[in-house]
Amino acid sequence: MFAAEREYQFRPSNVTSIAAATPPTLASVFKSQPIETIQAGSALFWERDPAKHIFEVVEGVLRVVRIIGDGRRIITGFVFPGDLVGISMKDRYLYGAEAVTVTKVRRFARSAFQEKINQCPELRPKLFARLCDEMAAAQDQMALLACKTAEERLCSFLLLLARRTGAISKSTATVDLPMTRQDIADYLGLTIETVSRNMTKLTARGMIVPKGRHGYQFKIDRLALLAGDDDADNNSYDDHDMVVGQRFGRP
Amino acid sequence: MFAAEREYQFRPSNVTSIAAATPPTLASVFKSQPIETIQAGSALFWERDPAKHIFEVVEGVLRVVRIIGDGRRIITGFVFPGDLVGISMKDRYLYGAEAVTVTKVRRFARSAFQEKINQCPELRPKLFARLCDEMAAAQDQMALLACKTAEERLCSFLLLLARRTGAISKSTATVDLPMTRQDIADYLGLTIETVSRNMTKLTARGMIVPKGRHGYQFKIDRLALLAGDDDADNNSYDDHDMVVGQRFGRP
DNA sequence: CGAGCAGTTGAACAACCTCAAAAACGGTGG
DNA sequence: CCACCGTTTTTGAGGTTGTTCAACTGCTCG
Repeated sequence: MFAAEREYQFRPSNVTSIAAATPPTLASVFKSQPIETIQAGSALFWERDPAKHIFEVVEGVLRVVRIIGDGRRIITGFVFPGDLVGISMKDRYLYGAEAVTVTKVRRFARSAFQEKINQCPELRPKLFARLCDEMAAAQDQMALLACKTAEERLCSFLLLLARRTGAISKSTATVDLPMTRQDIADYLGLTIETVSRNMTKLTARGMIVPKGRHGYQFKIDRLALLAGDDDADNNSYDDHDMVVGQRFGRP
Repeated sequence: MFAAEREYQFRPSNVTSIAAATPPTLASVFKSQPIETIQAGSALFWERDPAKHIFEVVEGVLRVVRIIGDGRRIITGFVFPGDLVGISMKDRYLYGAEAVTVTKVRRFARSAFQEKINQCPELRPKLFARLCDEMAAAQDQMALLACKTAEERLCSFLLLLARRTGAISKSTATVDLPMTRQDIADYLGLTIETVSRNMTKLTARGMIVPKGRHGYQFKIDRLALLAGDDDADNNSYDDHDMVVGQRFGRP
């Protein structure tokens, strides 16, 4: 849900004495909490459950699920390690969170979390930035759902995965698709058949190359061309405090 | 963009009676700023402009616009009086804001706004709540775009307008549609023709009744039935810092 | 080996889109 | 007040993309 704070991953080793020299990060709030394991397919919480906790994903992938009316399902996002899920001001969750793979999380009571945020002024802009990142992602997704063709949606999705979880070496990305076709379809506003057909088509055209059971490999810029939003920096890494200029012509 | 703070208007008296003298609201931050007028059709700011200011809409309607790739346009939201627009942590706006009608706004420098927020601890949860509300709205919109039929989208849209701007008297709402069909189409991920046809169809069925130039009248619950998300409370007002225990089943 | 499930493929169909033209509106200037 | 023009909206006919329904493949796990 919330964009990972990549910049904090390589935090200098520093032992947690009480709020003293520790550079406070959102992750550090959860640091002391025990790790819980969620089996693949089971839910961390359901839509409309009382929103008592906030979770940090340590490992694995969650899907964020909403059901409307007559059982139609939509996945509004996937949650990756480093992300938080369950943040809200309502007293009930607006969505469910289910494990796509076996997932490890840390739990924090919402009230305690709020207190923590209020106590540490350094934390607030970070939380705020995450909300803004998530908002930006939601707008991207709206653009995808409102405008893009099935093929463009799939390419956008693969690029998203590459950015969030993929192994990238010199403009070639290798991604794993742990979620089912149904999950992908519900995320992209398509049917499983359309997802399947377009994956086949992309493979046939050599735009993506299957690697192993659920893996694919592709050239980032070639797929970016097919993703629709050829806007300058939309496909590059976020310009939060980095400026990455990797952008050539063609191979 | 940000949902109006309805919840604070009718706050029950038993809750937090902290600041007696000045109840600080987000609106009060802008109170002292001069009012600027934007002509219909012109922009308050453009996508990718340096994000120097935050605006409060006092009167009128703005549309929030994004352009992807080859000129496809999407409207991610409309901004009504009481809402804020332009909030972000990036240094450039992720979207443009254009006046649908003549619009009056108050402007506030982003840096000054941030400072204000940091100074007033009462303001922070309110800003936070707005972000969360907006996030919830974005998720609703994703569900709409991913799942709903053209007719359902239009009904949802009319209900949204009724909630935000409409005159409601005993289950009958009267709304004004100041935006063009093109705006509606770009908001709902449809074409103007589809919008037009479905409006005609709804009118023919007597589900909505034209009132004046751009106005329509309808029974809220009848339209809610057609809006797709027949979820219990989706169309009701939000239960912000109230704990409503409406939930039987069994614990 | 067979049951069960996820994924693929095919053919017919529907919803929505595209293109085109007509109609309604709103402003402007006689 | 009316005639004119540009714009927005409506209406129509035909085309496309993605859906639906159905059969088939292949994998995993008893």
